[in-house]
Amino acid sequence: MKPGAVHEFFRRLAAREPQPKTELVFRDPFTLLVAVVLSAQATDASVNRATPALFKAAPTPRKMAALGPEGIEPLIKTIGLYRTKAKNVAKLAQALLDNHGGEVPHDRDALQALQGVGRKTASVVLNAVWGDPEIAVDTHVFRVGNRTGLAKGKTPEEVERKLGKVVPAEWKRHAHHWLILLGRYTCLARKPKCPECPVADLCAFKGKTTV
DNA sequence: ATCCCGAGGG
DNA sequence: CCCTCTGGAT
Repeated sequence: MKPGAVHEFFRRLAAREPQPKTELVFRDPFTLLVAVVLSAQATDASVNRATPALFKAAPTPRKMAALGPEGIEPLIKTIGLYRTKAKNVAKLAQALLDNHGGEVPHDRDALQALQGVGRKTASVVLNAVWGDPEIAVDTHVFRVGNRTGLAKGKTPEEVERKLGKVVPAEWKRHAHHWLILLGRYTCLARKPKCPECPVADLCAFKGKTTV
């Protein structure tokens, strides 16, 4: 996709929903990090429903670690994968205490060393907390990037690197979420709704059937 | 490649 | 009822 088209692509997404309602609202790095870990393979709605109770009981790494997996589980039962996630979050909180003075590290490798934190989660946190230029690549962003021609790549790392180069700096804060929304509601995996897509005319896909 | 695991939608 | 879902670890 040509630079001019890329700019227009994001200009339209920005115009459609400047501040996405479904973005996670947490400011505090710790609660944001935990919320992002919990959101893996779960809908926004379940995370939003479950987290208030969890963060009331354990707003800090110290209290979260003290709660332990057994204490955390019942608070996040309505999220899928709750057993794994409770275990991860407890371990993660303990690691923050042991290795990072109870603070969320501003460092990709340190983040990814935490239990339950992979590349995508680390990128979301780096971007949301510190405004780093990372643009997280999940399944939606991967598909949209490849289909549209915005950022083609065989691996999420490649797609992320290309997005980092191509997305105008002014929009990096929200680019991840805009692409997710586009993928979730319009650029569907099985049957993309090209006729109602705001960037169809800029897209390389043109109603093909793969990727 | 497979498991985790409930919620929500078709 | 059957399928998918804003990953990560093994």
